[in-house]
Amino acid sequence: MKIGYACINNTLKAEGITTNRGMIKKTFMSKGLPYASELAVQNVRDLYTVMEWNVENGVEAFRISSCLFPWMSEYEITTLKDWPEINEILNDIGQLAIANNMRLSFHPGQFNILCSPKQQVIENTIRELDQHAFILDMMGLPCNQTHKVNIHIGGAYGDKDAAMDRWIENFKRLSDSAKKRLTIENDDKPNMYAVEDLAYVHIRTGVPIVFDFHHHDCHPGQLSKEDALRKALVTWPDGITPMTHFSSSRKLHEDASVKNVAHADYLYSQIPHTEDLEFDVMLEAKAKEAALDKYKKDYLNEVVI
DNA sequence: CCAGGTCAAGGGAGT
DNA sequence: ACTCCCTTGACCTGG
Repeated sequence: MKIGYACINNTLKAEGITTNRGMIKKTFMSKGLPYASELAVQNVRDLYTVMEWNVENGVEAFRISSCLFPWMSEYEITTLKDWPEINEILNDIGQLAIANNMRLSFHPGQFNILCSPKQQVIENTIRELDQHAFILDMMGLPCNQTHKVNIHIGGAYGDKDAAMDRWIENFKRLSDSAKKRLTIENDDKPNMYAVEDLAYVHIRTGVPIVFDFHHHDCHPGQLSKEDALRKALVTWPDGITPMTHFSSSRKLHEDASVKNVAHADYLYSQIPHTEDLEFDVMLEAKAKEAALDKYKKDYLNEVVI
């Protein structure tokens, strides 16, 4: 079981290492692509540093921030003035991941909705997902869900079946790379998509399901946790270890005043496992790499750094 | 120089 | 129809 953390390394952030540099619209409008390129190249350089830290610290899976290229839906990243350097570093990052057997992934945000009734939203989503997949391509990573681009289905619009059919139709328009890398995740809200819903999309598209334990607790649908987990795990192709998300409830363990869906800083229980099915885990905890270390100390009896 | 108001994008829930 | 929330950090301005 590989275990990883998401997007931000707080240890390095304290030293000014960040992969999140961005800008508001007004700044993008005035400074344009040259400035976007400057931010992107700094982000990519720092991502390499984070990757070195990950290797040194035995991190087995890492989610890359979707803010790596600011405003990337507005341009082709190959046209940035710093593209030659960026391209080289992206390739180095991929080599580091491959050499160390580390899984990389993206989790594009809430605005990526393939089932939207609005055409413009679909166009934006396709562009954004293709771009994410392209970055992984430029890293030289194998074109499958080992290095995935994970999203939610999106809205339900009062008719999940119709929405899923739209999702399936629009999925066909993605780039070959995006199609091969895409995964779908169960939602935490009662009227949204549980594993049993996603299973329909999987059957029609082959897209594997990322099982989020915490989301299942918030919105289990009709399946028990073990049944839902198993149903998700078997959607993954032979030879690719399924990925899952695991986190603890902030409300239950750290702050009773917040909503149940909020993530805790750390993990307060051990990741469940099955007798027969293997899977990897992306931890979603606000303390990031510190939460991963603590998890290993608390539950894996490993001595960490 | 820094604190805090504000920020591209969608959708759902509550009023 | 409208506001707030999700979830979150970082940008950027005004004091």
